[in-house]
Amino acid sequence: MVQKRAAVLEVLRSSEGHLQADEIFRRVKQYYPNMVLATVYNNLHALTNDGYIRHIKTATGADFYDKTPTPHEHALCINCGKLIDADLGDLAALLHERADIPVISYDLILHTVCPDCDSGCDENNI
Amino acid sequence: MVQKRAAVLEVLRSSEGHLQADEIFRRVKQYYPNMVLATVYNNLHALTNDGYIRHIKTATGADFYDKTPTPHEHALCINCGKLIDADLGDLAALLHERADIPVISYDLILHTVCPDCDSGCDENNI
DNA sequence: GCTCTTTTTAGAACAATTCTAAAAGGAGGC
DNA sequence: GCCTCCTTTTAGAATTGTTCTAAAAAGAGC
Repeated sequence: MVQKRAAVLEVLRSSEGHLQADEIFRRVKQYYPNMVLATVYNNLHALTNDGYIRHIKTATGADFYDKTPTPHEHALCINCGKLIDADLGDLAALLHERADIPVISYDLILHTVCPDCDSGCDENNI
Repeated sequence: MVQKRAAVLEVLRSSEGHLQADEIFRRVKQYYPNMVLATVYNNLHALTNDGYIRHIKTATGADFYDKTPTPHEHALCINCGKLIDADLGDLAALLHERADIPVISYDLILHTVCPDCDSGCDENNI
């Protein structure tokens, strides 16, 4: 594993939650100031391919990267835009069972109000 | 309802399946040769807002428009890229029930092999 | 026919990602 | 230590579907 790829992975692993490419870029740049965005994308693709991380494309165009490659669902907070994990049990099995067509895979993004935003509801009148 | 908005709706309603903006543009242009893509987008947004049609954003960046605004699921064919309808029963209720966070709404796109492509499997060795 | 609002046009802008070609870096053999 | 080959990185342009902008045109109500 080359240095900059390792740095990209390290930044992801040492962060809470899910990051977008530009945020990863910003953080890796602190260690490698000559880093370039294309390199971040190169390495994110490589890491995704190799199964170290997971790439989550949302319909709003925001792409997130997840340090946890094992299958689980995600939810986008409609208030702050953060992507958080969601537990829906073995949804894959259920979709296979209920669908009237063959299900090879699926993209699911829930929309939610995340705990941080929810706890601020009273103050913020949301 | 103005003429061009009606034309956009009519093109959608008279088409099988789900169309992308550029295809709608191509078809409406046959009746209104001075039509412009921005007008198609304007009208698709207006029709979506007014509940006449439904806008389906996929993670691959292909945006489809659906003449049926009532809730149902969709699947993208991994072979031909077509978007087809899928029946999963009342999935919304199920997601609400199973999720460990509040579910306000969700985006779901299944990946499948559509019947057209599936029936061609033998010839095409897929 | 006049005024106000909505729709349409044309074309520029946008923004995240991908591509390209060249430069740099690293590993292994000699 | 040097050479060669393959991978990684860089810099910056290109891409692409969508959105924005400002001006022109059309339509509705009076």
